Amino acid sequence: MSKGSLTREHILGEASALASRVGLDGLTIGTLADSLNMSKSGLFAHFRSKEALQIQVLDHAAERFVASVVRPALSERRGAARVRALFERWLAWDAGNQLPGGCIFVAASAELDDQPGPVRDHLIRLQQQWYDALATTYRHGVEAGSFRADFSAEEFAQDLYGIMLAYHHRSRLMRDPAAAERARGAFERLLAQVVVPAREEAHE
Amino acid sequence: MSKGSLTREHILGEASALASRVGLDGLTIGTLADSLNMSKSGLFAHFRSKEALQIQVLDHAAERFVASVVRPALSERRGAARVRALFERWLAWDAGNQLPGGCIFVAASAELDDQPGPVRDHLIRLQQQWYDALATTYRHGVEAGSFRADFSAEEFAQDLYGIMLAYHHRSRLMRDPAAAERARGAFERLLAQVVVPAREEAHE
DNA sequence: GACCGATACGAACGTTCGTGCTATTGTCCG
DNA sequence: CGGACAATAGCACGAACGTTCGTATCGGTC
Repeated sequence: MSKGSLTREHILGEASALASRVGLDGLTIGTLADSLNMSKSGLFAHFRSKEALQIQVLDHAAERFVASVVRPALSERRGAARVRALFERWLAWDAGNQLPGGCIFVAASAELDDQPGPVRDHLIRLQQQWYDALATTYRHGVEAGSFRADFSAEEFAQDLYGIMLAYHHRSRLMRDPAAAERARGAFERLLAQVVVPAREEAHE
Repeated sequence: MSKGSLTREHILGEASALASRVGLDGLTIGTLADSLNMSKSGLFAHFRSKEALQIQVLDHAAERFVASVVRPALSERRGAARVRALFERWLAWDAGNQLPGGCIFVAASAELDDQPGPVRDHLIRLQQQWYDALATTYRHGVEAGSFRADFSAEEFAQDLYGIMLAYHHRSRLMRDPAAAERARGAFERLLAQVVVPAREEAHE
């Protein structure tokens, strides 16, 4: 990998950390350059526009997300185990120290939801992929016989997302130490509603 | 009411509408003044600092929220009816046209969750009040015999908040027209988990 | 009719924003 | 060892930021 690509990666790492705290718009080329001991123009040359930087920050974070949340969970068996792995890694991602401001997609979603443009379009695409992945995971659980077929996969995905968002809110903003435990409780109750009862499972 | 207070109200109305779209930080004195056909300095004199403006915007929105969501729901009977009223009015508040960018507290929460200062402190206070109000509403339902006593009121509040946040996300950012119906479904399932079974209710 | 506080204005402050140029440094291949 | 090209820095730009200042226009009080 060339030197340029290396520093670009380095920049994107710091940029996503910064953006998780101050938002994609609050992320500023000047402060980003300072915190990397680079010149504004030297950094800027890598992206040629702030918009391009923002989009690449999103992509960078998405790759990290897939690598540390999605991919590891795929090695679990379909059904409750895989969903539980997804959920726990999702929690850890939000609370992790890579992104000091918590999940950057939560911040970006609230920030961009009414500001049309390429960045918003890109975010929507990434978020829809994740939402679809959640729904697909549920459907695979149905195929495996562990989840009820008479429950909407999209409903499941939206509910799961809500548990996560509420955790983020109570934990990040309100600094409520009980947020994680409540989120786990909500998750287990959601799971209990969608897993097929044990006796019916035995029939198949 | 003096003329000054009148224009101040007028300013805060426009300011909260603007902030719901671009955030409390994206809210700019220049553009706010322009959209009100005022001069920057004339507007600024009402608040003497941007921080003061932001805090007053939050208070202004909180008053509206109490008036259009909380207060009307208090006329419903304790228990499921009141909670349902709260939820439905909450949904309507987020989708309403007063705040074109959706609930300003959702936006501000994600924006300020890692930016210490008086504005964040103020937001936390307001959000905690709302969270406590939700928990209290649940406890009143328990006292009235409609809700289970062996369920945490805080858990209920966090879950409800999650349903709302997921609705906001899918509806605002993703423009998913099915978001509201899914949110109602999630709400009814949550309710079904916490209301005391009919036969036990009859016993008391 | 003179004074006054409240309200609003235009102009300007210093700073930071994103974005161009131009030059200099560094790296790698022949 | 030298020449090509990628990578970074220096500097400047116009615009926008929050904020301050001096001033003009009021309605109301002595």
